[in-house]
Amino acid sequence: MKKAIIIDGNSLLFRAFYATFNPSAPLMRSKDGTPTNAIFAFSNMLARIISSFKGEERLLVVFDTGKKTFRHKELDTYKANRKPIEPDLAIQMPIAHDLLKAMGVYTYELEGFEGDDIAGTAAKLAQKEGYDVSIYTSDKDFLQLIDKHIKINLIKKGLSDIKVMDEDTLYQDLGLKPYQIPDYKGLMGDSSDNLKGIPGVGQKTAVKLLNELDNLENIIAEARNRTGKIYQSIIDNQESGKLCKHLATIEVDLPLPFDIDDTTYIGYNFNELAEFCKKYDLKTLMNKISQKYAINTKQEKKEFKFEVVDHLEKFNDDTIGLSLNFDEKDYYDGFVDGIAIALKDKTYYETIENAKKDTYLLNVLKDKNIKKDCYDYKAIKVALSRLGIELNNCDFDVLIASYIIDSSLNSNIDAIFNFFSLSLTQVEDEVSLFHDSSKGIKRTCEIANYSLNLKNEVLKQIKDANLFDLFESIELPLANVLAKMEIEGFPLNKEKLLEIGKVFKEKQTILEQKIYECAKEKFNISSPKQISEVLVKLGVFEKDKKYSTSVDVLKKFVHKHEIVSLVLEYRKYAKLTSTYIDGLIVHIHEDGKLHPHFNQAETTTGRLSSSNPNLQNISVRDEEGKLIRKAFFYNDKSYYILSFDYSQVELRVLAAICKCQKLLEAFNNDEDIHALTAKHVFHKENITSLERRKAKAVNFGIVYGISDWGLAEQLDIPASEGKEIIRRFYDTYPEIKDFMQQIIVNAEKDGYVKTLFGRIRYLREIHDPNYQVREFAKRAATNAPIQGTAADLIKMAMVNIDKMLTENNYETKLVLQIHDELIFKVPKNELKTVSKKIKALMENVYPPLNVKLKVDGSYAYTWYDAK
DNA sequence: AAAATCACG
DNA sequence: ACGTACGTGATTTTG
Repeated sequence: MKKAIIIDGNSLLFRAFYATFNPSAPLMRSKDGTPTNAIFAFSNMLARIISSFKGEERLLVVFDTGKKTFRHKELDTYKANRKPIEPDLAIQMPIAHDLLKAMGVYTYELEGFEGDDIAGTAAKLAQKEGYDVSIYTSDKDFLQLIDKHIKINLIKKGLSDIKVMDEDTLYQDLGLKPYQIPDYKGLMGDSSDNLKGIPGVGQKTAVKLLNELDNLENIIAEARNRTGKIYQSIIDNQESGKLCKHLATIEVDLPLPFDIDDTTYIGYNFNELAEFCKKYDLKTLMNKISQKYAINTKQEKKEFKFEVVDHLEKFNDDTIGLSLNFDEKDYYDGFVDGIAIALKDKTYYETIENAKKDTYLLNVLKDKNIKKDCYDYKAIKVALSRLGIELNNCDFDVLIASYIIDSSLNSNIDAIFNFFSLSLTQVEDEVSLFHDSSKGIKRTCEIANYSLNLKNEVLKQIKDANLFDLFESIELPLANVLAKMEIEGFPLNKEKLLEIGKVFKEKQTILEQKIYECAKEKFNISSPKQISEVLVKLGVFEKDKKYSTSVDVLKKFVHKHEIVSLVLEYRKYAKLTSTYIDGLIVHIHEDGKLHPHFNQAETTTGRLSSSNPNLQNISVRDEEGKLIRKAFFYNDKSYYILSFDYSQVELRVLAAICKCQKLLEAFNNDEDIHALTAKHVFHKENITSLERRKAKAVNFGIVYGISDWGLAEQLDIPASEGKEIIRRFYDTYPEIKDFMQQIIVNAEKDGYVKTLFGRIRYLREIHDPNYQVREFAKRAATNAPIQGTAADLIKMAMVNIDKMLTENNYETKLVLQIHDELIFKVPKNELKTVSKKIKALMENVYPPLNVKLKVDGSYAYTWYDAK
């Protein structure tokens, strides 16, 4: 089917600007100081869209003129509360028009109308002419345009976070049909357009009314026959409602001076676009946009210089850039094609076979006096280790540097080099990386060369942001520690695991049969949709109501029918077998071990994550699930599994950061912290176990940015009681309340928050016009310094412990990190001495910290028993 | 590819 | 009136 793409230019530029707007860092600018961040992000998005074209696509970008529209004439306060456009964005609007011209994209704007109206008219016209229409926007008003062949690509936070909306997804999300969107807005109003709507009607009520009565006019007519506050408000404010609906309605029959065929995308003028890129210092755009759409190409491409050699000649550089031609996702046991070494003036590439024989190169890699600059040192070290090649002394890692600068970046190699204004040669897919080796080799050489040459500039950026200590003393040494952990691995006994799994599978099968009997039919129990249908049939769920079938919800229905608890039990065993038996077994290597990845540049807060497999979420809370841990042990009984965990680090960190006297005192005296909170919140000396449980929930919840409703939900108590408990909590620990308020003020002012060690988390959504998004950012703002500081602390401990173990030539090895817990492989003869030292290093990881850190430890042959 | 679910801290 | 606890990864179903 013929395709037409329509882009809401204003909306996308707006998003592009804020997605790349970093309040603490200087805005991206061209040499002459013109801001270009929105252009950069906008052009990336366009390049992506154009690169996906197969030919003959129609492409239209619509704009608002910025002048008054017919809507202003009908309501003079229309959009009157909009903040004036950011000057740095306003400057970029005309530049965007130049960009589109250079890219050969058809644009249209019309005085008196908004981009919405042009897009709406063009979309309906295109559909009539037999096109499949995709509209890109972040404006939810557009949802009314959805039709059989019109889809809305809603752009969310980042520009790459797109949700495709059609009739079905709209109904799932809002419970409405497309034509009801204006009615919906008429009822609810829209604060961003300064439309009042009908006071008293919110989303829930609006959807309910529309489901019953279809449209605003019917609702107004019916309101006269009904009593109640809402209906009175509808009658009183019907004119406002009708006006809002009218204003929210997108015009779909403007006269357009062009045909859809006129918008066919033919291509861009290479020289014109190249000139544009040069003028605005957009280095990467030319590489991102598919060359097949270049017209009049007279490109003078600077070839990247590198040489394939069979051995390395002697050199005197004290630093080299380094990169491997391998599958970076499967670096533990994937194929390695070759290695690139970047020197000051030239980059060399050797096949891995040659490298293995190149004793000079091998010594260079091993040499602790030669610094290595690279992208993802850990992956390179692990991959080389498997080939028997030793690597030492990482001095700069582009991946980690980018993560330190902004932990919200996606850890995708192309995206990260783009972030530093460099683009890598693209290989079509992973297979061709090796088949089409010339491109793969070139790309690998680029990575080595760029890593070496980026160092000074990026380190300056890191120092300017006061992040150098964190980078140099924590993250870089940690990469080496993590590499060693991944190389070492963690044992998992296949036979034992299968033996445990057999029991789970038997129970699962029995439950499956029982459930079918209960339901009197066979169905897929793993399908939430089908479960829901069955529960409706059995009268557990009310018809026509939407339910989640998650544990929290199902738990509330166990008394209604025996099937509910059977389903819950089935789910438990299904999870255990799929994720922890079958899921783990495929990751066991020939050495009888798992070699999980410890991702160092993944989380926004500074924590690590684990994958392939994830060993940070092995069951422990459920007694049967915990049995899985019996399969983790060393066959050689001269080794123990030794585990140390920080007790309540996050609460201690919170107490330390906000200098909360009562809490600090309690922690320093080893008091029961939940009981203490309970005593204060419930105002009594002798508390019940229920009261302690409630206090524990608040203690936890507070770290997450608690709400009365959230606490109530968690504890299954009325919201009013949750509210009261929180009030009492803040009365008890007033410093915590002050801290929470202050951190949000900081986040609003700076656009970021910091941990005790300066790690930054940006919260760009803190000014988002959407209430939910904004509130979420506030909770994240209070949580990040706490979770992040705890992460910093354990990372420091890991580095110190590794140093102690290495310097003393202990055989003990760090093998796992689970956020507040470290797990070691320890030979019996070292157990006593090493345990003592590890515990001390963990507890005294950062002596200036004004709270006592408590560490508990235990050891056993199996992981199950070491707890 | 996204949503739903559930395992962990 | 709004909507609702932070941070992850793996598996399964579904559009």
